[in-house]
Amino acid sequence: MSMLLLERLRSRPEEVRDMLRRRRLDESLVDRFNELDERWRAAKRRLDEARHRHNVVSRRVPRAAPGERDALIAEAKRLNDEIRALEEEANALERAREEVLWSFPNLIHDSVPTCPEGVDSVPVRFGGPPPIVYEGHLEQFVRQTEGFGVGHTVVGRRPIGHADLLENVLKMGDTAKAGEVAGSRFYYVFDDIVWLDFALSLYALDILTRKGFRPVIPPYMLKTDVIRRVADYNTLRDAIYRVEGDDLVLIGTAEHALAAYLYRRELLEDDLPILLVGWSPCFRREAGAGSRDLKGIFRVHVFHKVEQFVFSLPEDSWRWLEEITRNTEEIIGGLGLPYRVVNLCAHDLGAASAKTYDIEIWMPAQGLYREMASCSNVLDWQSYKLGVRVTRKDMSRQYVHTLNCTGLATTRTITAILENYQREDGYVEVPKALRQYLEQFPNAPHDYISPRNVK
RNA sequence: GCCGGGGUGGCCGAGCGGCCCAAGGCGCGGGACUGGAGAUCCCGUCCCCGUCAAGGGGGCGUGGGUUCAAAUCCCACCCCCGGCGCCA
Repeated sequence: MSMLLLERLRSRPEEVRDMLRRRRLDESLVDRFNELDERWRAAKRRLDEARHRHNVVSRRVPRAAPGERDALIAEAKRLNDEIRALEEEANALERAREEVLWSFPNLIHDSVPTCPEGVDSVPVRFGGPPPIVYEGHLEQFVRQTEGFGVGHTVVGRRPIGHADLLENVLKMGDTAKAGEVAGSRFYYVFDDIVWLDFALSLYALDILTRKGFRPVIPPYMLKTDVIRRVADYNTLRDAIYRVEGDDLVLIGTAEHALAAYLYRRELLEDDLPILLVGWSPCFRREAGAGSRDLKGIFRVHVFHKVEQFVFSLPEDSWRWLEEITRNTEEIIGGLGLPYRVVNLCAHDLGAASAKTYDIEIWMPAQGLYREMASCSNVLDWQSYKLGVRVTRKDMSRQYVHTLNCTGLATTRTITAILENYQREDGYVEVPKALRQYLEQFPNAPHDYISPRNVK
């Protein structure tokens, strides 16, 4: 829910209906809201009028003659009963109205495609080095790069999947034992993989702090009342871990904790933009993922991520979306990984997002571009619920816009490095950009990650 | 966890049952003055309903309660500061 949307609902409800249609959601939400909104406003007017009458009577009491006094108090008491009844009605309507309002997804930008069944995103551009394509994947590679003429290297041997490489060749991961003690989608990783994870975090933090982002480690848990303000809680419900005994949830992304940093804050125009780069573990139940990506560390319950977050002036947010997307491309491209940027279709957008670019890395063993980063303009959908406003130079107040963009999902990026940098002998080259973050540690990998049994 | 002190508008801060609907200051915006700036002066600056009108309602950490009337009294909870305890 956002202020922009509330205005649109009252002025041009047809556009909101159209937005819901594009998202493949129920359009009748608009009518339900408008009906409740009208009834609430009418009830509020009646309530305010009753309170006014009560105030008039009550204010006369101290100056009333003794004889008149009791009559006035009796009248005030009677009005109190009336007010109580009207309050109940107005409150119930307000709650219902609020609930419907909060269930609205964000508006959608004009540049977001509306797609036919089976299409979830539209490629925008390709970057990074030419992908390594196993000859058996050639056909699907062409399909995924159609119209862009992406240069590539065809190889006759199918690269080993990251999971197999990690556990059986490098012997630096153990998901079987993790499954036994914690459950599926958990992992133990060891040795060079640990160093790699830290190096990736430092690399991304280094680049982003140089661009003016302030590094931050946020709380890894949030109150449920707060998570409801920054996320589409109804949808995320099953994806979020709840903490037993406390009214807390584990964050699925630093985005939510970073957005909440300015909860109920009033800003001055000169305070913006506020650029944050968070590092945090992310906790996701992955309910509904079924048996997809069950092997390895691609889709897991706990992973690490560096996250860009921007609070901006409303008129600047679309420029910021491009900017932070470019930042992540620079990070991923700088690692020497082939990627593409896709524009998510309207029906695939998260409720909070008005437009999302995903950045997908080519995975040579799968023959697919897979999601590694996601960048969204949330407009005032979060800031409205959080109450993050800016007082403009002309003294008007607006809700700020928020944007988020993966800087680097380190755990998942490791899977991409393992597949893109592996050699036939099982060695995995360390991306050049990471070496300066590893060289000072004698036990960290420097040029290659060596199979455990070979070293 | 225990004891004590405290939470008021973007910020600081007065008020501690009705005398009018939160004083005053800072910051910010507009205007006057100025060749321009500064200083000074005037106006505005919490939220909601209402045609960004007239007008009305609500709001003083949160939620209850007492009262015709609560920022002001009572209860519970939350948060901050100080001391003690517990743990690392």
